[in-house]
Parts: sequence; structure tokens; C-alpha cells
Amino acid sequence: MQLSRLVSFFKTMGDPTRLRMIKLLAEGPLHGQAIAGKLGLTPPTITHHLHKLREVNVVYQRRDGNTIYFYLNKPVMDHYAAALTDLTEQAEKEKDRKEAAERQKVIDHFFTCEGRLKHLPAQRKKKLIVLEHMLKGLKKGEKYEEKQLNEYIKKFHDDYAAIRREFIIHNYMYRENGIYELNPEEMWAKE
Amino acid sequence: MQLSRLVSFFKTMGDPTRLRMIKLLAEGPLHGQAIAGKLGLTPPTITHHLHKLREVNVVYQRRDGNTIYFYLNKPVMDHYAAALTDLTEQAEKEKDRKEAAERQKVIDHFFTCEGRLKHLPAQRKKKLIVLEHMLKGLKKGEKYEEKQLNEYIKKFHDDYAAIRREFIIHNYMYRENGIYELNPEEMWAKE
DNA sequence: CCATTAATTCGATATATATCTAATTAGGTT
DNA sequence: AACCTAATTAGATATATATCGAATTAATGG
Repeated sequence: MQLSRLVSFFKTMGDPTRLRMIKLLAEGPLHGQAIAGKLGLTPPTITHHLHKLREVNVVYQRRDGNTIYFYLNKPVMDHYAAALTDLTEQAEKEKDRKEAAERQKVIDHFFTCEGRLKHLPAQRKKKLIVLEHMLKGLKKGEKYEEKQLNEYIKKFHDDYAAIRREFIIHNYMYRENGIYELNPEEMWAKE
Repeated sequence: MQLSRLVSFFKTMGDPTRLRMIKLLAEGPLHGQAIAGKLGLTPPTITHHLHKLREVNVVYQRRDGNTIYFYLNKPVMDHYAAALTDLTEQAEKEKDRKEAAERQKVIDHFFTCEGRLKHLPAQRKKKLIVLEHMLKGLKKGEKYEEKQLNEYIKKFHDDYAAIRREFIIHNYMYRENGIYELNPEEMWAKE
């Protein structure tokens, strides 16, 4: 849902008289004068508010004989309620999308199209992205001998020792008796 | 949730600038000038809106060094979203409650405290309430002989024939070969 | 303790809007 | 066709508020 529509809806609901009308109509349809009577207001005022409520499509009307009955459009109300919950969740997804795009940009910049690392970024944040990219080929829970790990790193860059050291420094891996293993993600360096 | 609080929330959300701020903050905390920059507005304007947003408790702040970061209070947002859905449902329940109370009032008026019917109401709506009250002792899908049904009705009133006729007229029951049976509720007389 | 930077407050302005009374329209009913 | 009743429109008024520039405050860092 576009933002401006949501703004209009909230603006419409941000009035005590209109909210009381909504509550009344949620109990069942009423005609204008009945609403005016129950709320202690004059018909023109009710017309004014009905106009606003119709603008966002939360009420509709049917004529019965001489009088017009106003109905609450419950599906539309529910629709807006859903949009409200979406508002924050949508934004979170948007954030994730942006982050993924930025990571990809860094990777494209520091790796050749054959997939080899040009050089380690100086900026910490970018370095972490690059290191994590290379870690993707390792399996969690698997044990690697130093020679094995070196071979793996050499696929990306000749200076395997430097990169192996970075893996340890930033807590991506740990070494025990010459055997290397991935740390669980929650132990990794952040930001 | 009280109505006035919901009104305040909607009034607060009914502004394009504030909704944009909400969306921004949903992606993560920001400091005032960053918000001002992203929205193309001046810091005083941002302060103004932050004030409104804090009033309804959808943002909070934490200081980090020299600058203040503003956070979206997502649980509170969710809380209001739930309140919005409740708004119409609450009113429907309220309506049901009122109807039940009115039915009980009619029953209290037309039945003695021993549970016997004083007389049939003249008003159609009240008559239906009274008839439905007496029908509650019958089981759906069960077949009753006329004599059996008469005995049942006599618990409420001596003129069983009149009441039995009402059951038929208003489509609560049907008769086939002298055997009576309840109709499904969707066939009953309404209003 | 001073300097810096971010945030807030103040004052002004332009715009929006909730409500009423009075007048008008719209649509059925007789 | 004339009449009635409900709804709407028009016009007026009072209140609220979004925004900005200028001045002020708050709090940290040197």
C-alpha cells in the first residue's frame, strides 16, 4: 500500500468523533440522524465526517425508503490494520535487501570475475564482508588440517597465511592442535 | 485500550513526515540530523515530530557519545495494530452482549420465576424471543409425536395448541404425518 | 573550563479542520 | 404535482499544527 493512502486513513481515524462513529457502525448500520442523536452532534457535522470516512472507503451507504443507512466496511478496516503491521516489517525487509545489495557491491569490487581476491580491503566493515564471502565454502562442524585450509584459501589468493590469520583474528575460526574449525556465527566479529 | 489513546496514536500517524520517519526508524536507529538529511527537513522540524512520536511512545532514544539515537518501539507499534483490529471486533461483541441482555429482559418479563409463560407478547420481536426460549428444551433432529410435544409445551403454558401453532407459523418446526421436528436454525423466522 | 556539535525551544506564518446555523438539494410518499 | 423528511452544501469561526530561521540549551571531548 502506498504511503499517502495510509496517511489519509490515519488522518481520518485520528479524530474522536469519527472513531466513535466507527465503533457505533461496527455494531450495525445506522442512518445519519441516528448517529447525530447518539453522538450529540448536528446532522451537518455527521455529514462532514461521513464524507471523510467515505474518502478512505471505510463506510458505504444503502438507501431504504426515505432514509440512508450507513455501513462500516469491515474488510477495508481489516485491510488497513494489516497494512499497519506491515509498515514496520516491510521496512525491515527493505533494510535486509539494501544490506545484501551493499555486500554484493563490495564482493564485486574486491574479487575478479573468476572469483579471485584482488586484495584485502583496508576498511574493517568491507574486510569482514570479503572474509565472510570466502568462508562460505567451508562447512560448519567440519575439521580442517592446516594444509587443507591453505589449499582452500589459495583458490582465492596466494597469500593464504595472511588470510588464515584474519580468519582467526576476527573469530571466524579457531585452532586446536593444528586443526581448524569454524566458530558458530554468534561468535563472529560484528560491524 | 481507551478511545482517546487510540485517537492520539492515529493523529500522530496521520502525517506523511512522521510515517516516513517511522519507516526509516524501522530499518534501524538514527540520530536527528541523519533523519533531517534523509527527509530534506530541518532539525527543528524533526524535533517537533519526534516529540509527537514520543508522546504516543512509538520512539525512544539512547545517547551514544555526543549524539542521540532514536529507536522505533516496535512492540508498541504492534500493540496499536492489534488495537485497531480489536476496534471493530470489540464493537461486535458489545452488540452481542446488548442483544443477550435484551433477550433476558424480555424472558424475565414474560415468564414467572417458576419458568411458566404468563402470556404471549403481542410484539412480534418479543414473541419470537419467547418462542425461542421455549424451544431450547427440544433437541434438533429428534422426532416428537403431537401428544409428546403438547406435554412439553404444557410445562410452560396450558394453551399448548396455540403455542404449537406459533412454532409452525414461524417456521421453527414442521409437521409430517403427525410427527413434529425442529427446523434448522437458518429457516427460522427473523427479526 | 572552553569549544564544539547536536538537539531543543521560541516566535512567526500559513494551512487545515471540526463544528455550528442557515439555506438548499434529493428522493420518496401521498 | 405538492409535500416531507433526511441529507447535503455554504459560510463563518475557532482551534490546531507543520514548517522554518534564529536563538538557546545540553552534553561531551579536549
